[in-house]
Parts: sequence; structure tokens; C-alpha cells
Amino acid sequence: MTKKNQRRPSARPEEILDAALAVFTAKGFAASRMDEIAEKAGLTKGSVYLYFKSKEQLFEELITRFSKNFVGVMAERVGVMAEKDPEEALRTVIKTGIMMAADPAISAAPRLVLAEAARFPDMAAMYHKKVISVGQAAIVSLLQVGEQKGVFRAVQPDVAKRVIFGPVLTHILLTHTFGQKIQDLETLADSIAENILCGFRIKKDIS
Amino acid sequence: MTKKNQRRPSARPEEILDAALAVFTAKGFAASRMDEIAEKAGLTKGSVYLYFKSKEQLFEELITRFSKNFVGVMAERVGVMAEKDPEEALRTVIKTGIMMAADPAISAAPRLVLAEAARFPDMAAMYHKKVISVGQAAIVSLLQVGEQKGVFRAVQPDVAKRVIFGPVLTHILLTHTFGQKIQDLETLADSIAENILCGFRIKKDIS
Amino acid sequence: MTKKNQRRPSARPEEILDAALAVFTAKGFAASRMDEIAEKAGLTKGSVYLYFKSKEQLFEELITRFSKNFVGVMAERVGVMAEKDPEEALRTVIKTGIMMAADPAISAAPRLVLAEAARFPDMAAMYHKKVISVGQAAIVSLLQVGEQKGVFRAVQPDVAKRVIFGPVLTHILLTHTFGQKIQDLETLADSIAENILCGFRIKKDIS
Amino acid sequence: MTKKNQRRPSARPEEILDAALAVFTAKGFAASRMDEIAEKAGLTKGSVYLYFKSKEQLFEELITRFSKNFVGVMAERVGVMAEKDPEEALRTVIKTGIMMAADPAISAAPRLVLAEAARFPDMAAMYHKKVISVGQAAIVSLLQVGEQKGVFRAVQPDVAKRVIFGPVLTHILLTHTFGQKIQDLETLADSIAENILCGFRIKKDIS
DNA sequence: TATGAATGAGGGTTCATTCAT
DNA sequence: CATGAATGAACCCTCATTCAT
Repeated sequence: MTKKNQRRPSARPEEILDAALAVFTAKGFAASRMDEIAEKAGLTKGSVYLYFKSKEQLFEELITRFSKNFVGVMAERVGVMAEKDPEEALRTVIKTGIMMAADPAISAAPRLVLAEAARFPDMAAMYHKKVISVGQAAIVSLLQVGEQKGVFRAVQPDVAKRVIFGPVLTHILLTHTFGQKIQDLETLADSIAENILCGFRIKKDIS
Repeated sequence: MTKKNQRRPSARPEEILDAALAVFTAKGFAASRMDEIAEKAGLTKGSVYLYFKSKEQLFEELITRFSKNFVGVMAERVGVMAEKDPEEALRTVIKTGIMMAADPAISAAPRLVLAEAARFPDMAAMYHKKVISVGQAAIVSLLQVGEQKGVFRAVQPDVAKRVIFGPVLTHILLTHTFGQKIQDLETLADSIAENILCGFRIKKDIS
Repeated sequence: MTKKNQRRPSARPEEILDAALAVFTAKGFAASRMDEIAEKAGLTKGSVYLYFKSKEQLFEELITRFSKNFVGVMAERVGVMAEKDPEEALRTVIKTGIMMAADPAISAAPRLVLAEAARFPDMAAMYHKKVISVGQAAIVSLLQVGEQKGVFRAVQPDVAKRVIFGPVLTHILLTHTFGQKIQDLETLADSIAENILCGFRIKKDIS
Repeated sequence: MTKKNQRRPSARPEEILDAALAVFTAKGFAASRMDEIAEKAGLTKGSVYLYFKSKEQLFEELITRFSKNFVGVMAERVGVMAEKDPEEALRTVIKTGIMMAADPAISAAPRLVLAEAARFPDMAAMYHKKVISVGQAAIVSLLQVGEQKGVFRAVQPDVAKRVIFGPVLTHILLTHTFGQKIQDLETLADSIAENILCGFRIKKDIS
């Protein structure tokens, strides 16, 4: 907008991906126009094609980028924490999930994947492999450590995946997709974590 | 395919809605073509407009229909059961949710709503009011009854909504959207229900 | 132009092909716009796609149509004539070729093929097989008959193809592509035919 | 590819024209991209515009260059030869035409002109004036000389143009555009020349 | 000179919607 | 009611051309 032919080559792809995430999330893949993405990124439609060869590729790289960023954060931290205090680690995972959902930049990608998975099987498979599987594996591993340390009961992995991630996912949807407002996010996160933990903790309090 | 133009007119709208649900679920709203929906319903594109005035209206009536059907089933039964045995009622709600998810005809509509909610705020609001709110109210009511009967602990409604519906929703997505296979569905449903119940039951077993 | 939604289904494809031939010939394949073809055919751009699935297919069917029409006319007549009087048959072939070139509807297709052959190898191959080969075969056969009857000398097929068709093709190009005007077409055709015949006739006039 | 930006600037226009000829011939004017021409010439798209102000001008200069080169070779030689031995001169013209056609660099330009003439009337006119007319004039002059020397019959110029150039042109098209293979090019050229000559020679052989 | 990022107009194609039959 | 031909707006993508560096 400033001058006619700006040149900011190095930053362009990221800027375009950011713009694309915003537009895709708001309108879905099919209803998003390259024009709008380009404008939001500060250039014109034709220029987007200098960086991404099609709308579809733009979409896929968007998800890929998110996947890469996400994996690093997640699995490592959880692994480290689990060794010290599994219960606290699980509590943190749940609370962090709930809290992060408040950031649209983080929750946008998963919602986009959910919305478009049916039309992009390859992308869904990639997301499943790079994000979902990694997250699930981290949780299962966390529970195993806790079980060995005598903190957690034995729970089937398929149960754990659903019971632990489910509330977080639902929170994202209720909050962003359906606009339910929350007053005290921190307290809610705490309460959810504690509630879920009941299903995994060995009841030492007996006796 | 057998005979053309030989169906009872009165059944047409339902047939079109069925066809639309199938196509919308598979491809999403934007990528679905009226041609395909019409063909699946056994008539031609132009004829669909005799029953629905636009693609968008077709979509909205689809969700409306689902909402009506679903509401009846849910709220009533839960209410009745809660009076007798709140714990068993909650267990049933969860198990039923997991089991029903296996039927694509039932899980298709919610997934479709999740996918398209961003583009159809009105529809999302309607779904929220007619389905989500009703379901949440039923659960909250169920928990209150249980609390009064001394069976359940006091749990914040926002926590309960997430912890109870979350695993079911996640199960739907993992199963249909990401294709994770389950071996013993019934056992899984049982285990999930029991796990969730831990967070709500008063620990009578103490002492 | 008359009413808004005319319906002339049966004639449409032919009309479109006619319009396409005119536009393609005038501007070449790439520079021809579907808009213009449609307008010339009396409908709108989108409607063309009801009959031809792409610009390329439209082009190919155009050539296919010409090929089919042409083959019938050519080979049969020549075969019949050759049996009676080979020399007269050859003279007629040449003269007819020159005379037909004056009709743009006939000369347009070959010129279009020449112009676009490089970009459409499949189409070129098809044209070669359906038109060129057939024409060449007819000539070679004609010469053989003449040879057996003692009217024609033995001439290599590759020589005959070039010497007989060359002047006709060149006449088409000079006339249409480069706009050279001819005063007395009939006389010209006669003279060309006689000139060419010299190369094939056995010189009975000797002695 | 070895060093960048290391060529003599003075050679650039020629290099670009060479590249353009290759690309235009292969794909036609409209389907040729400046990118591809530039790459083939060893520079980038933008740089081509330092030498030619538009794609169209590039195309026209291409044809102009060819015209100039060609005219020199042709007319002079033929004129000289005609004075000595008109029959041998005509034979040589025909044979040379056939033989030269084997060189794609030589036959490319005429084919390109044929393909694009419809879209570039100015270029076609220029080509007609600079190449076709010159060639035709040379032939007509040759025949006149032969006629005066008692070697050739009187033949109308319009007939001669078609009968002499036609086989050569047709040979180019059959060979390059339609890919017909020739085994013994020299023999073919000889035979074609002799065949054509029949139409022009005075039949001295008649006693 | 040379680059290559950026532009912007243009065209092929799709598809929801309309309408004469 | 039903058809399907026709429309026309929209949108993706291409590419000749420009311009700051």
C-alpha cells in the first residue's frame, strides 16, 4: 500500500500463510477467494502465485506449517514433566490445552482441519500423523509412566485419548465456533483438569 | 432408476434432504453441486428448486430437520431416567452417544455443522439453540437431580458440558474424520463412561 | 438475440462448430475467446460448455467433423473415375482441389490444422491419418491404375504426393493467407492440371 | 550456465531471436511464454524487454531477420545460374528447396509464418513482400530467360509459382508438421525436380 | 545491463439459478 | 410437477509488462 512495488521477499510466504489462515478459518477453503487472501497479505492476487502454485497448495502448506510448529512444543515438554510428576504433568497438559484455545491463532488451524478434512483426505492424513498421533502418543506415554510409578490406574489408550482430549476440543468449539463466553478461564481449566484426573488417579485416599 | 417420475410427491422433500445430507457431508457445502444432490434424489437440478428456493435454504432446512428429530429423542429420555437412577442415566447418555456415533446417518449432521458453522452464523446459532443448548441443559439437569439425591458431587455446568460431551465428540471425529478403527465398540463405550463417571460420583467407597 | 431462452438443442453443436471454425481460423486457437465463439453461435459462453467440455475438445471435434465429411467425398469419387479414365481423373482431382480452395468453408480447416499442428500433436496425427493418408492413398491408387492401363509412367509415391498436392496447397495459402487475387480461376486450374499432368503422362506424342 | 552475465552484450539480440524462433516454432506465438524464451536465451524475462519492447515486436523482428537473410541467398544465385543454363537452374532451385527443408532452422520460419499469418496481417504482408514475392519474381525471371533461350515453354506465372513452390512447401509440411519420414532424400529431390521440369521443358525429344 | 518481485488485465471453466416447454 | 437448455456471475490461474534495486 505504501509504494507501488514493494520488495519484501523473505517475509512474504509467512505473511501469505498468516493471511490465508485468517481467511480460510473465517470462510472455509472453498468460499475463500485468493483476492482476499492476497489483499490481507498486502499484495495482489497474481503475486500469491509467485509463492504458492495453487490455492490448494497454499492450504496444505498452511497445515504443514502448523503441524511442524505444534509438534515441537507438545511432545517434548510433556515427556520431561512426566518423569518428575505424572499427575502434575497430566494436569498441565489439560490446563494448557484449555488456555491455549483462547488464542485464535492456535485454535484456528485445528478448527480448519476439522472443517475441511472431508474434502482433503491427504491433508487429514498428514494432520493425523503429524499432530494427532504425536499428541496421542505423548499422552499414552505419560500415562504409562504414571502407571509404573503407581500414580495412575491402567486405562486403555483409546479411552484415555477421548477422555483427555475431548474436553479440550469441545472447549475450542464451544468457545470459538459457537461463541459461548467464559468468565473465569483459569478456574474452568483447573476444574476440568481435576475432574478428568479423577478417572486416572489411583484412589490413595481410600483407607 | 427403475421408473421415472413415479414417486409420491409428498416424499420428495425428505428424499432431497437425505441426498443433500449425504453430499454435503462428503464434500462440504461449497463443494457440493446441486446437480449431484438432485441426481442422488432421483430428479434433476431444476426440480430441486421446486422444493427449496436456494442451496443455502436447503442446507438450513437440513440442519433444522436434524435438530427437531434429535431433540425429541434426547431430552425426554434422559429426564425420565434421571429420576430413577442418575448414575445409570449418565452412564447411558455417554454410552449411547458413543454407540450412536457409529451410525454415519447420525454423526453426519453434527460434523457438517462443525465444518460449516463459521460460514453460517445463523445456522450455527440455530443449532446451538436447538441442539447444543438442549443437550447441555439435559445434562445439567441430570447432574442436579443426582446431586440432590446425594449421588453426584457439585460440578460447575461449564465443566460438566466439556467433560461429558467432549469424549463423545472426539470419538466421532477420530472415527469418521480421521478413520481410526475401533475393535470392541461396546467395551470402549463402557470404559469411557466409567472413566468419566469418576469425576462426578461422590466417593462413597471412602470409609 | 430474439428471446431470452431460446431452445434449439438439436442444431446447437453444429452451430457452435461453425462459429468455432470461423473464429479459430481468423485468430488461431490460443487467441480465440470462448466468448466470441459463443456469441457467433448465438448463445453465451457458459452454454458452449453444455456441448463441449473444453476449448480443446471443441477444437478437436471441429477437425474430426471436417475429416469425416472430407473422406467420403474424396476417396470414392476418385476411385470410380480412375477406372474409366485415369488421366481425366487426375485432371479432375487437381482442378477440383484448386476450385474448392475458393470456398473458405473448405479451405479453412486445412489451414487451421497447418497453423495449430505443432501444438496439437494428437490432432495432427488424427488429421494425418483421416485426411492426408486417405488423400495420398487415393492418389497413389489412381496412379497405379493409370500405370497398369499404360497411361501413366511409374512415379514414386513420395514424389507424386508432393507434386500433385503441393500446387493445390500452395494455391490455398497464396489465396487466403497472403491474399493474392486470381482473375480467371477456371483457366488457372486447367493450366495447373495440365502442367502437372506432364510429369505423369507417358509421352505418346513422341513419334 | 557457466558464468552469469558474462556475454558480449552485442550478441544478445541475436541470441534472443534464436531462442524466440525455437519457442515460437514449437508452440506458436500465443502459447509461447516470454519466460521460456528468456531462459533459452540465457537471461531473465525482464531483460528481454531491454532489447525488444514487446512480444509482438520480438516476433516481427524475428521474421524480418529471416526475410533479410533469405532474400540474399536466393535471388542472386538463381539469377546468375539462369543465364548459363536455365533448366539446370530450375532443377537446382527445386532440389535445393527440398534439401534445405531438412534443416529445421531454415524451415522453421516459413512454418511459423504460415501458422501465424492470420493473426498478424502486417507481418504476413511483410513476409509476402520480402520473401514470397522475391522468390516468385526470381522464378518468373528464370522461366523467362529459359523461354527466350528456347528451353522452356511459355507458362503463366501463377501456374509456375504454384507448381514449382508447391511441392517444396508440401515436403516441408509432410516432413516437419506431420512427421513423414524419408529414406533417400537426395533421390527424392532429384525425382521431384525432374517431374516438375516436365511441365516446363519444351519437348525437344519429339523427333 | 540485469534482475525478479509485483502487477493487473484477461480468459477458461464452473455452477447456482431461471425459465420456456 | 418436471425438465434441461440457457444464463451470467464468479473465481482460479496465467502471463506480458513494469519497475525498484
